[in-house]
Amino acid sequence: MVTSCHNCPLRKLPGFDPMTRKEVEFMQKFKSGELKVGAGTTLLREGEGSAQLYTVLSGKGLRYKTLPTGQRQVLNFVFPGDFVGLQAGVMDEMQHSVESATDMILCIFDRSDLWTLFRDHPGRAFDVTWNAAVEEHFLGENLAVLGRMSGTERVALAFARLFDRAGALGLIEGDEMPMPFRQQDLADAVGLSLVHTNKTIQKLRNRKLAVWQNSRLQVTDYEGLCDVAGVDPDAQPLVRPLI
Amino acid sequence: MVTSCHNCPLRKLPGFDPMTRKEVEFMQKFKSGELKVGAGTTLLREGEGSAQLYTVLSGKGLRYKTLPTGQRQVLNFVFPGDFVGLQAGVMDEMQHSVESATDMILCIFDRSDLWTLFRDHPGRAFDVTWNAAVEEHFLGENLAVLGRMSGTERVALAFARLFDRAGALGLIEGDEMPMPFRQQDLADAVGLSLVHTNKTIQKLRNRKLAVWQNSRLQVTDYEGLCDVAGVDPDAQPLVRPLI
DNA sequence: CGTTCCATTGAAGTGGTTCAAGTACTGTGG
DNA sequence: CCACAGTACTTGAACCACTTCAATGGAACG
Repeated sequence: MVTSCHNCPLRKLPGFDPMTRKEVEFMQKFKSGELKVGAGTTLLREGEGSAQLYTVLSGKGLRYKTLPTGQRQVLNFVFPGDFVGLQAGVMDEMQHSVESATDMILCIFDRSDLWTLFRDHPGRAFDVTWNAAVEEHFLGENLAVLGRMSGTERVALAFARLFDRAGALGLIEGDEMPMPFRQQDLADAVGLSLVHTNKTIQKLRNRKLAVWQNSRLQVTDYEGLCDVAGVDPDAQPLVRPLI
Repeated sequence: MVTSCHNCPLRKLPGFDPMTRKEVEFMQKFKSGELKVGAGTTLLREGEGSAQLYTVLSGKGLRYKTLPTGQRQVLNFVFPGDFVGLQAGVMDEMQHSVESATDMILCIFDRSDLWTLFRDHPGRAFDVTWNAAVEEHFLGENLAVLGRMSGTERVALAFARLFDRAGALGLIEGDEMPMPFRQQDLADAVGLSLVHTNKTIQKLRNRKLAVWQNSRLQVTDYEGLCDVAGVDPDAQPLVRPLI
C-alpha cells in the first residue's frame, strides 16, 4: 500500500510550504513508487550516480562524507520531508553518501523525470532550487559551528537543532524525541572524538539540560541549551518546500 | 562600457559548461547592468534581502557568517563566475554576507526576473539549481575539512583549492596567483586562530611547498601540498554552469 | 611623522585527542 | 538456557595541537 501524495501526512505540517491542488496532482504523477529500507542501509553512495531521487516519508538517516583517511564527517541528519539525491540529479554523481539510521520509507522519483519537472512545472522547479538553498544554509551554519564553537557549544546546539526539527514534524512526546543515532554519529557530525563527545553529553546531562538515553533525547531545558550554544531560543525555523 | 554576454570572457574558459547561442541571448536580456565596487564593500548582508542577484565578472571576495559572539566564519572565497545572492532570490533573505576583497565588477540580474527565467528557460533554471548543488558540494567538503583535518592539512588544502580555482580561470602566472586576502580571512575560513594560521603558513613555506607574500601566493610544489592535505593531486575540478 | 592595519614572534595555558580498559546490552548458536 | 561474540557506551590518564595574551616590526597613508 502506497501513500498517495494527496494524503501525504507531511504536507499538512507547519514548516512546509503549502502546495496547490495542481501541484499535488503533478507530484503524484512524478512519484514513481516507494522504497522501504531497513536501518543501516546505504541509499546513495559518494561518487556514484543514481537513477532515482527520494523524498523521505518516514524514518531518519544521515548524510556523510568519507575522507581519504577513512574518517567520516556527518554533514547533517536526514528527517522526514528531506529531499535526497539532488546532486546525482543535476551533477552526475553524489558528493556524499546517505544512509538510514532507522527503517525508512522514501518516495521515489525518476531522475529522468526531473527534466520534465523543470520544463513543465517551473513552480516546482523553483521549489527544488529553494530546497537546495535551504540545504546550503544549513551546511553554512554547521560550518560556522565547526569552525568557531567549542565542544560543549557544538553538542548543545546539535541537540537543540535536532529537537527543533523533531518539533516541526510533530515527533516530540512531552519533552522527549526519538534519537536513533549512535554517539559516534553525533561525534562525526560535530567534529569531536567519540570520547570527548561522550563526556560532553554527560556534562549537559549533569547541568540538567538534556538527557540522551535509550535512543531517546529528553530536552529538559531548551532555553538553557540554546543559552549554552549561544543562540536565540526564539528564532523561527525556516519554512521549506516539500518535494 | 558594459561587457555584453556575447563577449563574456568567462564563458570561454574551461571549467564552465558551454552555453547555446540562444541561452547567451537570453542572459543578455536577463542582465540588467553592471556593478563596480571597491575593495572592502559589503555586497549582501546576512539577514537582509536583495533586489538583485549577481554573477562575478572580475575581482575576488568572500562569503561569511557572523556569529552571535562576533566571531566570523568565512564560508568560501568568491571568484569570477560565481553566482551570489541566490538565497535572497529564492528564500527571502541572505543567510550569509558577501564582501569584496578587491575591486570587483558584477553582472546584475533583477530578482523579479528570476521567476521569468524559471518559467521561460527551464534549461537555465536547471543550471541555477546545478550551481546551487555545486555550492552545496563545496560547503560539504569544507565541513569535512573543519571537522576532521589538522591545522596543517587545512591550510595546505586551502592553498591547493585556491590555486585550482585560479588555474581554471587563467589567473596563474608562472607558479603564482594573486591572493588579495588577509591572513585573518584564511584563519576565519579554516577555523584556526590568526596566530596559528600564521605559524602554519610559515611551516608550509619552510617545507618549500607554498609561499604567500605581498598579496601573491606562489605554489612551488603542488603535489607536495596535496600530499600534506591528504588529497589526490590529479582530481579533476568540477565543471559548473555560468549564470 | 604619528596613526592604523597587518604580519610576526614568544610564552603560557587548555580543550581536545589518543590510548587502553572495562561495563552493559543484544542477539546467536550449541 | 547459557556461553560467547559483537556492538555501543563509559572511564581514566597522558599528551599535544591549538588558543590566548602580549608585544614588536614593518608598510601604507593622511
